[in-house]
Amino acid sequence: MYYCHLMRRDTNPNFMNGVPELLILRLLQQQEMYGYEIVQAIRERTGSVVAIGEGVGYPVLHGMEQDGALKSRRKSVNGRSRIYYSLTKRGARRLSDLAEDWSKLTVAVRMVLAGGQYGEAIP
Amino acid sequence: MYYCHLMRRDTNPNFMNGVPELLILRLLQQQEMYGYEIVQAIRERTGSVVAIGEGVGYPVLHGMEQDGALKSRRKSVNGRSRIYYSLTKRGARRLSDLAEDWSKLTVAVRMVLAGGQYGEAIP
DNA sequence: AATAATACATTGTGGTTCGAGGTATAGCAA
DNA sequence: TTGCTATACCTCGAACCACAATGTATTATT
Repeated sequence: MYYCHLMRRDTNPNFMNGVPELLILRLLQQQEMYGYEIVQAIRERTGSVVAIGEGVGYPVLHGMEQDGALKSRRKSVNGRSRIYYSLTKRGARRLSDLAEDWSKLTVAVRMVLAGGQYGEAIP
Repeated sequence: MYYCHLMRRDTNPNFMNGVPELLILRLLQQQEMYGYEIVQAIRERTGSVVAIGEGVGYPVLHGMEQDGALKSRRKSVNGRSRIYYSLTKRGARRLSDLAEDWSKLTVAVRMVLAGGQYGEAIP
């Protein structure tokens, strides 16, 4: 088996830790969705800047359901079996926590990138 | 050996992948610094929102030096031996790449959080 | 009949953060 | 002296997570 170590990872930038979970929670807050749909929605809404694969999406969904952040129900549409997910109260709480963490982090990073100190006015 | 599995990770939010590298590169672009100083500077400038440990900082510095993004020189100050790092041309390139990735990602995430589509006007 | 799109899923790998240690010097206070 | 704190370097193992590759099966299209 040969691996190409020079192959560029032209998929997602290296800052993706936690981002799939955050985005999925946000989408499910707006409406009930199923896994395959979620993955595509993220690709579309971010202009392919964020393009998570199904190998990322499904484990995240399963994990969040096990944590009680999501609940699911089977539904047959056009003879296709889909698993629709929606937020629980705990999931909503998780979303607001993550969104706040994300917000704080981006402010903090922007400050360093701008060369200022946290708390200063944004130029 | 006992591990406390209930201990909360109240340090950094879960979005830290790649952030240490980005911040370190940016600080070193402004001025020559040494490892211990960098770790503290990040803590201060981000108001402890980002608080990377030395166990993160040093490996990142070593890795970037091996990649040719940083160069180092020893310096004795007050009888203390410090290793000062500064950016190479490759490091500057790496910084601008990462900064652009970060920028794109934050825009994309903000779009999903706001419920819009990439490319729409920001409300 | 063959291919693409839909829809679910698992597995192995690699990279990265993180905490917990370890070493050593300098400065200060009890 | 003794101890403590701050400085300054470092390593290691565990845990986590995104990612690609791969697999299965059904429906729609060509």
